[in-house]
Amino acid sequence: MKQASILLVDDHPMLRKGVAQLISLEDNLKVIGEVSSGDEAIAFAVKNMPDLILLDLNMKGLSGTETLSALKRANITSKVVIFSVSDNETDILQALKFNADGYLLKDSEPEELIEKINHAIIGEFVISEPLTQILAKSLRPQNRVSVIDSLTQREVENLKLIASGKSNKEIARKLGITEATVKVHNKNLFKKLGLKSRVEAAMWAVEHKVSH
Amino acid sequence: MKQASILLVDDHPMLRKGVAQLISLEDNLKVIGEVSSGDEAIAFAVKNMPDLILLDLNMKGLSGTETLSALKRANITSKVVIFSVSDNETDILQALKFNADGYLLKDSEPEELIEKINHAIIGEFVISEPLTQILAKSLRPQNRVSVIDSLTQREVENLKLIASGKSNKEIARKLGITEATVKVHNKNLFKKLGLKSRVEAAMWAVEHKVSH
DNA sequence: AAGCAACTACCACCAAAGTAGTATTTTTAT
DNA sequence: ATAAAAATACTACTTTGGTGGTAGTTGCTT
Repeated sequence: MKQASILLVDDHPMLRKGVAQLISLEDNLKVIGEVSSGDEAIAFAVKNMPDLILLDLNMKGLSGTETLSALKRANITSKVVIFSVSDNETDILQALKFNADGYLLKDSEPEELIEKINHAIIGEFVISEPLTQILAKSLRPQNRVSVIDSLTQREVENLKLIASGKSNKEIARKLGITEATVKVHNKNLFKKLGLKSRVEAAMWAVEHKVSH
Repeated sequence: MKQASILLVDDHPMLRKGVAQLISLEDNLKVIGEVSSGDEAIAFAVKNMPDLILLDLNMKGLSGTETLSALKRANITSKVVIFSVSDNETDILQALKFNADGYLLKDSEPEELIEKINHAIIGEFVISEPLTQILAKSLRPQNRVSVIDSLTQREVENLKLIASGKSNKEIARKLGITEATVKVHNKNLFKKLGLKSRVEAAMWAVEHKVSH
């Protein structure tokens, strides 16, 4: 029977042993390597091309994210699943940005871990249960408390239209006012938001998710 | 013992019955209402304020999303969990945008459903297992194959600087070339990307994640 | 060697954007 | 009822942006 090969990357030997032990109980999985740093991980991976790499985030030397990024840049087909204690939002988002194939928490139940590992090997993206909320949250519209409230309706309208690439003339036509008035609104909203140009305004709108 | 109250919103009576039956097996949950449209859902919710609303997406009349949006706009404390057959990405994203408290698939296992419902009631965001991948995917950087490859180095540089709000003069200074040359690059890149102005260029850069 | 793409530059022109100041009307808040 | 804020408009002016055409230089490809 074909076994899936796994590389463990973590600078805590005890933890590696624990995970290795757990995996050894499964006869379709096999730990073919254990390393304690990002550099070793990369070296091992290019040589042995494991099916899956379980990668700790917090390591001395190359950070987990850097390692992930390096692995993904190299021509490596191994799935790389982050295995971390951190449920920190930016860590997760970073990992995602670098195309991790999963993000599992170290305090997962053993059965869950094994199950998710199996899923990851067949190409599914896996993530620990408690993190789904964080993922979801980061997709949500920002809680707006901000300076946007200092803008008048018309100014917000103008801002949105600027961000949609409209010229002053087009905005004027759309709002049924003169171009002169549009300019007034622009000037005021630029001042309120501390912007120098409509391009900056457009970018501001994007950042603050103000758009049609 | 305190029971959590649930409102079912779905235009298929049979399905409602099935879910109601399932829920009735749990003694900490209680279905206090079943309705078949968004309007009824809103009316019921404001009057009886259930702890949880299970909301179908595909309904006649008010769509699920509209209902969700209306519920969230009203001063309603009920958790609203989408209960749908659709694993369509845009549906999920839309629901998220309107701050749904969860998104469950109708073909979930009964036990999973009950478990997730319980989690949702205590305020956790819940989502059916198979959808985590979709969530994750939508957070990832876009697969770039695109037109950006048709741009020259200089054009890309210009584009990035435009997107950072720089004027032509500033770009010229930064790149050590004349403003005239900057304009040439702009003109060419606008043409290649089919853009009318630097604002559109900035927005294009955002969409295609081309930035410094 | 000829050809091509990229980068540079300049000119001339016109359109668009932005600034300042003044002023009227409408809406909103006190 | 009165004051303040918002929306509208205009003039006049300066700066910035965008288009068209021409052209020289470099480096790579065939």
